[in-house]
Amino acid sequence: MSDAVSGSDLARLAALIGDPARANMLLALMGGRALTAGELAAQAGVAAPTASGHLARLAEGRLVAVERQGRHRYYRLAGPEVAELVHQLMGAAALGPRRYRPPGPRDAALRLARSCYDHLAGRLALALVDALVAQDRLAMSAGNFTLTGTGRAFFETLGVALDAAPGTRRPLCRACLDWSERRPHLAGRLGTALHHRLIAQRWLEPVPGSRALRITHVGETGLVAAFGLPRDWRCEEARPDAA
Amino acid sequence: MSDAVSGSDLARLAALIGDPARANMLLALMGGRALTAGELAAQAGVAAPTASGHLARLAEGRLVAVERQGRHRYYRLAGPEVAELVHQLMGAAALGPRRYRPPGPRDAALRLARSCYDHLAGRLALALVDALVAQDRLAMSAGNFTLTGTGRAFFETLGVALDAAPGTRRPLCRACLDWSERRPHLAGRLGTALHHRLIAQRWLEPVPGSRALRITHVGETGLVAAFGLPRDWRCEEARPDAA
DNA sequence: CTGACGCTTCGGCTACGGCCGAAAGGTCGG
DNA sequence: CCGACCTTTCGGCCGTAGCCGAAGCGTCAG
Repeated sequence: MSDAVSGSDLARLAALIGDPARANMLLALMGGRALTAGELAAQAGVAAPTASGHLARLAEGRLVAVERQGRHRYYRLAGPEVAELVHQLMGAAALGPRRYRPPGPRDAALRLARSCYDHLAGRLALALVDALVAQDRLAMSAGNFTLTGTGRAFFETLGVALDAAPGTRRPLCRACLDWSERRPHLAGRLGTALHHRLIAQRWLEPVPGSRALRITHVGETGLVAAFGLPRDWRCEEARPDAA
Repeated sequence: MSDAVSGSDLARLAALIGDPARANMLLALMGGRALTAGELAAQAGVAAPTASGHLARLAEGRLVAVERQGRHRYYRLAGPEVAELVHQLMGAAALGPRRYRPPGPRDAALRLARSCYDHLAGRLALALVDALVAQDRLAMSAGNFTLTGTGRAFFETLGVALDAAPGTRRPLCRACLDWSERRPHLAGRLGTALHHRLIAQRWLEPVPGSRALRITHVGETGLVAAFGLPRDWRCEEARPDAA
């Protein structure tokens, strides 16, 4: 009551996400790219009219934004807050009822490197974090990352923009739990800027129709050289049982 | 899909929260205290059998935990993760469709000081944060708090336990948006420890049947002295239009 | 101008989920 | 040991929301 948000407000928002078709659409949009209504209908496994209704409701609830382009309508997540929200829900969903699906050799490319709305995820993201921490460019403490002084200089020479637009509440560093690897990787403004930079200089390139990111040939060597990745960074995590 | 969480998992969780009766129950439990099934039924505005069904589903979804005590059954949130999740949803719900209810003179006690699951909220929480930042015991940067060296010493002399149980992922400091005041206050392990400490030494005491916290007489002077609160900390935020 | 295509609106069907009253466990008090 | 109380289970009612086919707009291509 005295709180600005009532139970029915909370319920309305959660119910909006709480339909399988809509949830699948949001998940599909978590790749960060805008998709057409048709693509989203296919992703959600429903007919076009059904999808249209769902998308209208998502737009009315400000979870997605729409942009007309010719005879297509491109839908995308309304902003980073929405991506974060969905992400947190996914984390909680993975924890709750024991549904820890073992890694599973589903799509190796996705597990290696993918975009998570606006930043990197997958083993590459974890290897980068590990290397940054090892070289004291990033500090990891109690579930949060912080950028060190040397780290700041490092990213600036790399051409990664660090300054926030004035009035930005979004933190520079955020830890984002990697579902496939179960360890935190780097999100926040720095995560976004790094993601953009690596794509802009074509070390990574998006794979059409997927959230996976391909590591280009120059990227291969560039990443290892610039970040000091270990030679075996592509391997699965060192597992105690593998000894 | 290759991610550990599928759309239907996400939907199942969100739909669980997405019912008005269940949402109201979760909200009522955000105070941090365990409530009986009957109390929750009243809070949600449904009959006992209906509430029982909802609670069973919440428990099965691991959002609440139940504890039998005589002929009562006490329900509480399953953990800090759940509180955080609900909190984030409330933040998003407040933002989305413009439903910014002006502060409203609803319950002055709640706006002054209340518990937010396991930490403090309300004007007191904000005044504490402001004072801690002003005295360089807490640093605020880009939406996150960090504890300074002097701050660490300060809290230790205050008797606030800072060390984490081994293997804890929960961050020491987290910013938690205060709905009634629209500014971040202190959550995380430090927020919890501070909350406990202030209640343990009876500077604050819970108001039965409410999330409000009463400031005791010794607390009144103790808080101002220990934290260096300004004399007018109880006043509403300095508003530009008040000049 | 006309046909193809993408998307939305409309109308009707169906089913799932919330709701309650009645009755059945348990648990405590006299 | 019996009655009062809290909670859950059961059974049936009802409304809402999801779903699709058909038809209606807008846009692009030839």
